[in-house]
Amino acid sequence: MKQPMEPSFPRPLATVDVVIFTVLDERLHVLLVQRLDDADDPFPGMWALPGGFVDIDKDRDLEACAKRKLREKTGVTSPYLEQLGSWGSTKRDPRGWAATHVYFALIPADPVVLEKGANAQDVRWFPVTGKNVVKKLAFDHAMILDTALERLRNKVEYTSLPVYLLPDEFTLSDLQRVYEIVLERPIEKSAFRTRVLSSDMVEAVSKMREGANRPAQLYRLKNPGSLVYFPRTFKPRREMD
Amino acid sequence: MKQPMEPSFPRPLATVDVVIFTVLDERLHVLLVQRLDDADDPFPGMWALPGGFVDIDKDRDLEACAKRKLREKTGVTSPYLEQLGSWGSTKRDPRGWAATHVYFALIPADPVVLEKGANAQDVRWFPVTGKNVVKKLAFDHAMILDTALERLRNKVEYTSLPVYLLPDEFTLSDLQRVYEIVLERPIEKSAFRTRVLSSDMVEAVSKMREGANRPAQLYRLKNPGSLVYFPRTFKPRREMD
DNA sequence: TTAATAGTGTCTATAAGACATTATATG
DNA sequence: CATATAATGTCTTATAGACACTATTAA
Repeated sequence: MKQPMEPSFPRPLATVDVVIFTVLDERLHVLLVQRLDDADDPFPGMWALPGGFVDIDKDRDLEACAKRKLREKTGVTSPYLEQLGSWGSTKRDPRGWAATHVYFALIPADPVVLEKGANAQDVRWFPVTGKNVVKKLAFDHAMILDTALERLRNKVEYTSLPVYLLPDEFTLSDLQRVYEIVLERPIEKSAFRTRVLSSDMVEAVSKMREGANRPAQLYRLKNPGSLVYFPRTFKPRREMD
Repeated sequence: MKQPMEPSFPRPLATVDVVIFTVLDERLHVLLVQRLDDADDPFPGMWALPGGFVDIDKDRDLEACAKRKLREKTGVTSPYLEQLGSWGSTKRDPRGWAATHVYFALIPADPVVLEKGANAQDVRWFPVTGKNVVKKLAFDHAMILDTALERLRNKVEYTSLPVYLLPDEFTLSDLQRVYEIVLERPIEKSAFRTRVLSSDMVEAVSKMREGANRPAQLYRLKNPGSLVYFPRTFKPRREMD
């Protein structure tokens, strides 16, 4: 009954994948990488979430591994990053029993310059709108992307998550816009502003956003990296599994 | 740059651990297993979360592995089970780079008969009250247990989770009691009943709980296995990381 | 001036919080 | 009857939803 731990004891493959979201052209996008067109690799030529094997020499822990993948593809070093979950089974990878640890990251689109991956893999932003998400992905990545979207949309209902899709300084209208883009429905303006301001999550900076209209107050996060939980969801959620 | 995948490529150890909660004597308890007093094993004699290596022959996937661990210790076959997360680093296991996939389970105390593990390991329920949790556990299990408690208490504020700590049939007072035990604070009765009944999560069975007082209506879940999300938390939560 | 977006105010609806009251069993 | 717990009712409070209205800039 006792599990052996000799070097020969078969261990599952261990990978880390990252679901990276940003807002581009008024739409939510996810970063995908095209797999090598190499018959030795599983799913050659297909699009997949950025990720790969845990490197037990390079990676101190799983989160460091996720940050490395993110940095390698986008150059971003301090994203909002949280764990989404892990998936492991005998069937999800043709090379054998494999488990992936999945993280999900939110980054502002602005400073990102996509880096071609190792062996010049193609890297691209794909829009995700409604249920209309890229459906054919390598491995079980389509299912994982769905789970990430569900988590994102759920959490956006009652937290300050979407600020991490914006640059450091933003107006309340910017922020409301991101909520609406992620949730794909309009949000009531005055309720939104009351919620954000009374939560004490932001502070005004002494600058205004100028334009061909009334200038808008710029704000920044009071506690960068933190999440604020609002006392209610925008619209009541109902039964789930 | 390309990661090798020859059999010799070093893979992290892969384990699954389960945080199993129940309510016993009006207090929340967690199941722990004493590690073997064998100098070959890490953390000999210490208490730990039940778990162990993924068996790539026995376990179809991670959840099946978690269910197997639960069944082996408690005999319970259909618990409430959800994934808590995964932790992997170079330091958490003296045997080398190791990643654990952690699940968390809620079971009613009633039908459980604890099974001594392989090699007659001791298995016991430990009370968890406030921050007063068993602190010295093997590996990083104390930290994992804290995370599980945090997730449980958080989720109890706005979901129907605690029903899974009760038998199939229960009264509203039973249910309120479990909420109070997990949250360690009293809940207002009429608000609680309105919330539960208007959520449509339970249905009355044609039986009453008799006692030396007014009989109480017995209820059961309408959709066993499902979770109901309430539109508000009981008490507004505030900032977190 | 107009167009455009920022920001505020008013009224209603919903569900929680506090707390009192009524209901129904046993002994 | 007393006691214990179940179940309901009333009034207040907090915040979202709908929608109207005012404010401030550039052109």
